[in-house]
Amino acid sequence: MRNAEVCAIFRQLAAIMEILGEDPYRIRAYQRAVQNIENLPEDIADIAARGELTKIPGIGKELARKIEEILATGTLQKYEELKQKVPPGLVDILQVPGIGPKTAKLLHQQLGIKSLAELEQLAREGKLKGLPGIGAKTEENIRRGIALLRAVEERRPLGLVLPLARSVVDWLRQNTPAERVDVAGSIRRFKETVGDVDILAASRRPEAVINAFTGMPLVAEVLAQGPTKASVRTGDGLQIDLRVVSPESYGAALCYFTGSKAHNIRVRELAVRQGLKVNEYGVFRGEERIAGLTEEEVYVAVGLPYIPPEIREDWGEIEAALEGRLPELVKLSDIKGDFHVHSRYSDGASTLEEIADKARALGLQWVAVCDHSPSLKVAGGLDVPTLWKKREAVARLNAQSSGVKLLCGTEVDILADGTLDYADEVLAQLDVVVAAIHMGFKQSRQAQTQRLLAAIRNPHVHAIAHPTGRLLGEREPYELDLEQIFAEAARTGTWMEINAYYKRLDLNDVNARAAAAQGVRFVIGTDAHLLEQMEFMELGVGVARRAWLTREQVINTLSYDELIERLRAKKKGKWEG
DNA sequence: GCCGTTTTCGGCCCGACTGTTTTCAGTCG
Repeated sequence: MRNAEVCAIFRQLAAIMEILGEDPYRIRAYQRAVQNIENLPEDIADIAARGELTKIPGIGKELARKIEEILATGTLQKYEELKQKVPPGLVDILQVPGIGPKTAKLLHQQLGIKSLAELEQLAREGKLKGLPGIGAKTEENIRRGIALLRAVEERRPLGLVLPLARSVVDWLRQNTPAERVDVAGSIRRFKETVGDVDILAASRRPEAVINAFTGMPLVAEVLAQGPTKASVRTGDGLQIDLRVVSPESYGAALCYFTGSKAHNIRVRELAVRQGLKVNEYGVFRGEERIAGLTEEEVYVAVGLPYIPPEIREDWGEIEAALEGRLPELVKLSDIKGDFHVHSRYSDGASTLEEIADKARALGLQWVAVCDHSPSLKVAGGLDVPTLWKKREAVARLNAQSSGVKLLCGTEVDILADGTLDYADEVLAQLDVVVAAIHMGFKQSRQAQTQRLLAAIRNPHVHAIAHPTGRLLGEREPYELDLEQIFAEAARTGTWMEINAYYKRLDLNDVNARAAAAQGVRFVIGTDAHLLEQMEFMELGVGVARRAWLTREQVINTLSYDELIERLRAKKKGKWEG
């Protein structure tokens, strides 16, 4: 994939153009191109080879030419030229909160600052204040901004932030005169990582809500506070923004504050063309507010059906909505089972009984208990005799209980040569087989792809667990030809897992969408090793929704009886997906 | 630089908060 290469150059180029003070609309064109290219599920080189670059939204004749130049030469003439005009380190200081292109240019021209390090030194020495528009406070903010940049520059996994965000919402509901409070921003869109927490409230007494918010016990620092808007930071450095609007504007504000920014811009452009104006207070024709109470109202007013938050990314949802072909997304309440849970038989903490009880509490009908295979010694992989004991225990439990059904499964290791860690005769006697790579991450792209293809072709394998192996913030995905993998999975009717464990979310949204486009079907597994981790199912559903999946594409929506039928069909080689 | 059932030229989303300003530019989301 050379998409990242193209994006890196366009992104740098846009930053340089900002500092040089070039046409902001031209700059936005580059930034929009980056956003669209970043989320392409396929290699931009392939699209270029087909001559279809201008089919990408935001890519016209000129940008298509520039992309081709980058693909051919590895760089861009225009970029090389503009790079000469701006010191390379100067672009970095745009990352400091509070410093934009104007300030960066000023700092460079007045003080000769060329890098983040130089900025940090002069800020510490107190040499910034006195510049036009920069006083003692701005200087202090820059000092702290740099420190912050160093400390918490990474986004955090959604699964870690979501509970905190919900607890803040609950606190505001209980302790302020807010009529409504909701999480908005990227969390509401279920984006896999979170930069900051955005919360929206409706109230007739906004200042009371704001004051209570900035006085919450977990607030370590108030970053900004106005009558309707405030930002705070928690002790561990997480930023939380709150915006308060009046109740009649709540729907419009929810749209505005949920984003994505790119989606909002598209909606507003659509409104402008109809002589309307959309802001966080409503949809307006002239002075008259024609919508705003609910999100549905806002979308209808601009001529769109309601668009679910998870797909508000400007990844084609506006076009789909206009053409009446938005998918009916799979919902958490559609989910009838968990496809991947570990028990005490391997490295899980829970007994089969406890897993069944937890599943019942979650409203599930079935759970596939998939423990590790012998090669994964660190995780207590089961030898075959133990596997048979587990199978008997599962059968006993199912016979006793009329409620939740357990399936005896395995997460069998795909060995370095692509063979599986149990013999086919063993796999044939299990209810569920998910296969996964847990070692040998560093193989070549071709070898790794062949390894996974071999597992996909084994008729006993129902699904591939965490197909790319990435761990958020910890490990990059393996080198893989995903296009080939998805094509083979579709051909053989092998399902791809959306692993819902908060650090994995693998497949991710973009890859799952690409797989779906090839006809692949999916299982969602929490990979829970503790009972409470079975609650990660909603993260997996979030990924599925972001990938535009419907319930028909997700195996977890099948009842126990339907599932058993599908599993058997797969083993008989009836590859019907 | 992109884009078009009001346009192939002339538009391009919109408002809050901060700091330094004495009416607003810069930044952010």
